[in-house]
Amino acid sequence: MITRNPSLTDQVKANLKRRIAEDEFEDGRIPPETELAADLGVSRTTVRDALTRLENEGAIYRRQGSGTFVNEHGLQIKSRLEEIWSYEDVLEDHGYTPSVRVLSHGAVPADPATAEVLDLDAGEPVLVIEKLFLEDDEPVILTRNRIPTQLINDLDHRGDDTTPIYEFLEIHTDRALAYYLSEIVPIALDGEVADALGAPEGTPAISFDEIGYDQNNEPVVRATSYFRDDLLRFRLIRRKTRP
Amino acid sequence: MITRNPSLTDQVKANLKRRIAEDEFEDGRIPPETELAADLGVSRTTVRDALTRLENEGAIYRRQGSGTFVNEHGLQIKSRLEEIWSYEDVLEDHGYTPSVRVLSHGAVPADPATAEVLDLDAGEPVLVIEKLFLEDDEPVILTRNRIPTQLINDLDHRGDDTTPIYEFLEIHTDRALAYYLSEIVPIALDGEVADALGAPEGTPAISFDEIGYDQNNEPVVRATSYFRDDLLRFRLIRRKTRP
DNA sequence: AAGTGGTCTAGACCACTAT
DNA sequence: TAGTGGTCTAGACCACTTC
Repeated sequence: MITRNPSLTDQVKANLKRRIAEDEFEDGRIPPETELAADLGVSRTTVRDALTRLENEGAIYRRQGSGTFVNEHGLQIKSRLEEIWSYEDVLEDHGYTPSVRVLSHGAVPADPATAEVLDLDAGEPVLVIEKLFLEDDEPVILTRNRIPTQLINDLDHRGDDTTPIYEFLEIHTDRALAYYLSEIVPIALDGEVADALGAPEGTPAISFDEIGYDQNNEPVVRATSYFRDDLLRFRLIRRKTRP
Repeated sequence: MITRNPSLTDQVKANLKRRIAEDEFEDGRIPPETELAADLGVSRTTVRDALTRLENEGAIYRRQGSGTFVNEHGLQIKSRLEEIWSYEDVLEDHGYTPSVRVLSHGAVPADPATAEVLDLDAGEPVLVIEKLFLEDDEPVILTRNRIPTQLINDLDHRGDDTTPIYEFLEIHTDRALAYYLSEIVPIALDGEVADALGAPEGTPAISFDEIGYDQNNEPVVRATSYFRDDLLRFRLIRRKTRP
C-alpha cells in the first residue's frame, strides 16, 4: 500500500526502521539496495535516500562492496542532539511519560542579553514562560522561554501554557519556528533552578542557551533550558566528514 | 577543471563553500539548481547532493518554490558537534593555531569502567595518553585516551605521542577509527584536571566520555575530554525532523 | 568473477512561491 | 503563470569486498 505523501522515501525509511526494531534482520545484515528496491516497488535511488537518512541517524552503517548493516550501538541513542524539537518527545524517547508544570508566566521588560539576541529595544516587553518537565513528580528539565510580546496576536493564550513552544508560536503568532541555534553551556545548578529541579545546590549540569528563528531568519524566541544529568544524558555519534 | 576524485559532489560543494565564504552571493541568494548544474557542467542531482550536505552543515537553507539562500547564522558555527574528529581541527576552526603537550604516557591496568566498555578482562593493560591542547600557552582541552595494549603492533610509538589519536591508531594498530559514540557529561573541574587546564577548582565544564569503534563495531579506544568553557563553546543547529 | 554500495546522468512530474 | 526546490525513475559505470 505504497502511495505518495508521506513521500516514498519516508515510507521506505519507516518500513526499514520498523523491521530493524522488530529484529527482522537477525544477523544484522540488511538486504542489498537492489533487492529492497524490487521488493518495495521503488527505484534504487529512493531506497538509497532512505538508507542515507538512517545512516545519518546512526541506525545503520554501510560498507562499500560488502553490504548494509544494523548499527547496534546507534540504537542506544535515544535523543540525538540535532533532532530535539520538543522536550516532551525527548522524554518519551527515553521511555518516560512526561508531565508539564508551568512555574511562571507573564510579561516583563527584556533583560539586555535577551533584547540583544531578539533584536529588541532595551526594556521592550517579553512574555516569559517557565516550565518544568517531570516524570513521576521527579523534575527532569526546566525551560525558560522568552517571546517578544509584540509578536503575539491574541491575548487569550493563558490556557495554552503547557503546549510545546513551537506549537504555541504557530497558534499565537505568525512566526513558525524553523530552527534553533543552540549553545551548550556547563553550569552549576543554583538557587531557584536547583530548587525547581530538586537537585542539590552546586550540582554540575548542562544548559542550553538557544535562539529560535523563523523561516525568514528572524529571531522569535530565546530559550534557556536546564537538565538533570542523572536522569537525562545526551549522546551523539561523531564521524569523520569530508572537507 | 572538473574531474573525478574528489567526487563531483565534493567539488561542487567546495566550490559553493568558497563562493559563500568570499561573499560572492551578495544578497544571500544562491543561483537556482538548474543554473548551477549548467554552469558547472554537472547534473542537477549532483548539485542537489552538494546543496543537501551544505544544508545539513547549516551553511545554507532552501525554501521550496522560492530559492536557496546563505544561512548567515549558520556561519557562526565553527565546531559542529557531530563533525569533530580531531581537536587540532576544532581549535583551528576557531581561529587558533594549537600546540599539543603530552602530560603522561604509559601502560597501566585498565580500571573497571574502561575494561567494561573496551571488552577487556579486568586488569588488562591499556596505554594511557594524556594530552593538553593549548593556544598561546593557554590550555583549552585536556584529553585522556586509553588504548588496549594488545592492539598495538609495535613498541616504537613514543615519538608519535602528539599525533591525533585517529592517526596514531592507523599507524600503530590494525584498527582504524570509524566513529565515536559520545556522552556529554557536565562536571566541576577538580584536582589535576583543573590544574592542567589552569581553571579554578570547581569551575563548571563540559566533558565528553566517548568510545571509539572500528569498522567492525569493535571498541578500540576510550576517550575522556575536558574543555575550558570560557575558551571553547559548542554550538549546534537543531531542526524539526520527520519521523 | 560476482556482488555490493558509491557516483552520476537525463529527464519527468509535483508542490510551493512569487508576481 | 513562470520559476523554484522536492521527489522519483531507469539506467550506466565505478570502487571495493568477498569468494
